[in-house]
Amino acid sequence: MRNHSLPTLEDVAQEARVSTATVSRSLNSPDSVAEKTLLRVQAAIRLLGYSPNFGARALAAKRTNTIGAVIPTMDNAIFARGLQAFQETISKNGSTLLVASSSYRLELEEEQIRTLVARGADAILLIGENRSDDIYEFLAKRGIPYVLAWNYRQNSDHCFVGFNNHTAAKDMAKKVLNLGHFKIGMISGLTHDNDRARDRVLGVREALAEHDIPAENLALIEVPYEFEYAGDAIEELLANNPRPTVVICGNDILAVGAVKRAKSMGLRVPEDISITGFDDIEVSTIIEPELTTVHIPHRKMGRIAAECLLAMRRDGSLSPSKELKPIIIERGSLCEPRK
Amino acid sequence: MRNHSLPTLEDVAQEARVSTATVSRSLNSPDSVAEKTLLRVQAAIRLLGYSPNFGARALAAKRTNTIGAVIPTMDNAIFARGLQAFQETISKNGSTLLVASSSYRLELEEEQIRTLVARGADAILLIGENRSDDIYEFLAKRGIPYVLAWNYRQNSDHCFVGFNNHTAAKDMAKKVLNLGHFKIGMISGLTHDNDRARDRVLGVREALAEHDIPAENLALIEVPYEFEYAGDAIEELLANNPRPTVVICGNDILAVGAVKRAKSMGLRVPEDISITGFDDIEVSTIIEPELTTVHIPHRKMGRIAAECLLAMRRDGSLSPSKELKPIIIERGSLCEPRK
DNA sequence: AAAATTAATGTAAGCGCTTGCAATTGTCAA
DNA sequence: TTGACAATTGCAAGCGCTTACATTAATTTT
Repeated sequence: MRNHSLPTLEDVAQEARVSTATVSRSLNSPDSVAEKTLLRVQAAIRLLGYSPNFGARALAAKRTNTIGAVIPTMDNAIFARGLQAFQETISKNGSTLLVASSSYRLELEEEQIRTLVARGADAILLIGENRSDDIYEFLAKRGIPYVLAWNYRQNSDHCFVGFNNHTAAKDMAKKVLNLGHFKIGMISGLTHDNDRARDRVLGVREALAEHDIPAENLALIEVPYEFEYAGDAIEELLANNPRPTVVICGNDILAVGAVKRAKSMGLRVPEDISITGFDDIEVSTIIEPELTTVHIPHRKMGRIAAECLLAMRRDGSLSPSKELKPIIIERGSLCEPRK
Repeated sequence: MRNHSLPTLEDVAQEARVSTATVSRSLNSPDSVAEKTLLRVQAAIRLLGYSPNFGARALAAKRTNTIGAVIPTMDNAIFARGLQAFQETISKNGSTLLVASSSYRLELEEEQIRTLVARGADAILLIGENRSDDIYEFLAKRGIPYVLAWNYRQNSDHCFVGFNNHTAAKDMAKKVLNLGHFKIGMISGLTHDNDRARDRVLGVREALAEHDIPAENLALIEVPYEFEYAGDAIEELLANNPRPTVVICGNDILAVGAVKRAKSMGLRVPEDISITGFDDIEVSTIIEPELTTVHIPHRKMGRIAAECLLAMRRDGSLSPSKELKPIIIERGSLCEPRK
């Protein structure tokens, strides 16, 4: 079935009556080849249906034009959207995307990173900061530039392209508190191995502290990233006495699950219970009431991350971090607590 | 910054006091190497932090263990979910995934396919059947196995892993007609360049014909894959006289958009207007009422597609197509028409 | 018109790995 | 002990491309 005799550079050279070097140059730096030679070469390429051998190219040129990304999962709007933009950008730049997903598991992520590097990725996109130093050393030793997205930290040796989860969550919590809520529930994603989720919890805690609200007033439940779990969680929260008047959720999926369950329990959102989200993905406007949530510019983040990575690969230097500013979108799921 | 002197096979060989051939064999067929030699080699590898050069390997071995996928977009639950399962499966098999997205554009897809092949993908996942013969010829000539997913056709030379969009849509339409609807609206995704969308429309048409309902009773609008467009579309459909009693949507996103708009127009779903979806993605249970829709086992499809591709690459033969059976999930968005 | 530049091409040495084949070592029956 | 055979290992020829350097052709300068 296979035809193992694809045309090579040499065949093209022969057909065009030039040396292989000239063909190579016609491909990689056409400006350095005389017009008519170039035309002849291109004709030969077309005639033979030639396309360069990737391995040979990578071997000789020491670069693959391949950029890797390791994300927790593709099956999740927030990464999918950002990744799509990331891909569009690097594709426009003539590179291709190699993806792997870690299923939110640290050891799997490490393995995937090593695999991507072994596969020739010459730059890598990672989500968040939370991983062993070994990996950062490994990347440094191999001279592979990387960007940490979906998070942002000042004065770091890493290049972050993302937002400050801590302050974003804190801002949302402040808005909640200013409305008069003081008995708070929170449903967070699993914080183990997840710096973003962790920072969001910390942000909420800090807001409470600044408002002199005792830490016991915050009832926190962690659940996996699935809206059914959030349903169970809110049921549990609402069983508390006194019952919280608002539930701050670590992301929109959890918020949606919480809203659904609250409604099916016969509560009105937000009159009886306010619920807030985080991310501003599509579902937040599908649920009723629409979610008051923190808007994250995922596409923009993906695009910028790609640009940083491309720049770092090109210049061999560390690109400065880029901070994106989340903004709170007020829709209908948050209001003042009932008297 | 970069350290350009990574250890090579030769360094390892020297360290372990064996030939490069033996090191290579220790890596690729450890059984053919004596126990103690193997141990020595592995120690050397660890000591030096060696990891094989991808390009060299690909060049010498003529395979990359890389599988490509070209999907319309990653930013869409139906592909994201299937792709995630696809990735998990090939990853488990020691291959990595190279992805590209075509933004639903045929000419871009062609370019992406060629790029992936040039990048060394040794098998490819494609969505649907709708593309020029040139590409199929190109893949055949290069001996690259491929699977067409998200669609299924009998007696084809291609390996399909998917479902029959035509009959799935027809089944849904039959259910609608059996309920007594005879003035039908339909909102379809863009059918240009999209065989799945087209087949769904044809399925609905065929159901009408079999129920002896004149074709004029079907009002069809095509819109891009965004729920706002579906909102505008349903508004237009509802302005017809007589007004349809049901709107069949080509996918869940459109159905959600339609439901939202209908409700905001003051109509009750399904009492005043029934609306059906297709795909059964997460949003179909988030909207209220929950969607009556066609369930597609996306994860299963992704996994099976990966298995077929791996088998084809391994055996060098064409794998038989696999048909998945969609089932209609009845939830709350479809009921009998009002008298 | 010859010399000095500059532009275009060719030559050939790798890049790091795999693998067919040859050489070596070890094992076992006779 | 020896020869036959199997199990290991080494040798070395590529795999198809890039690129530093050398060479030749085309332009410009004086």
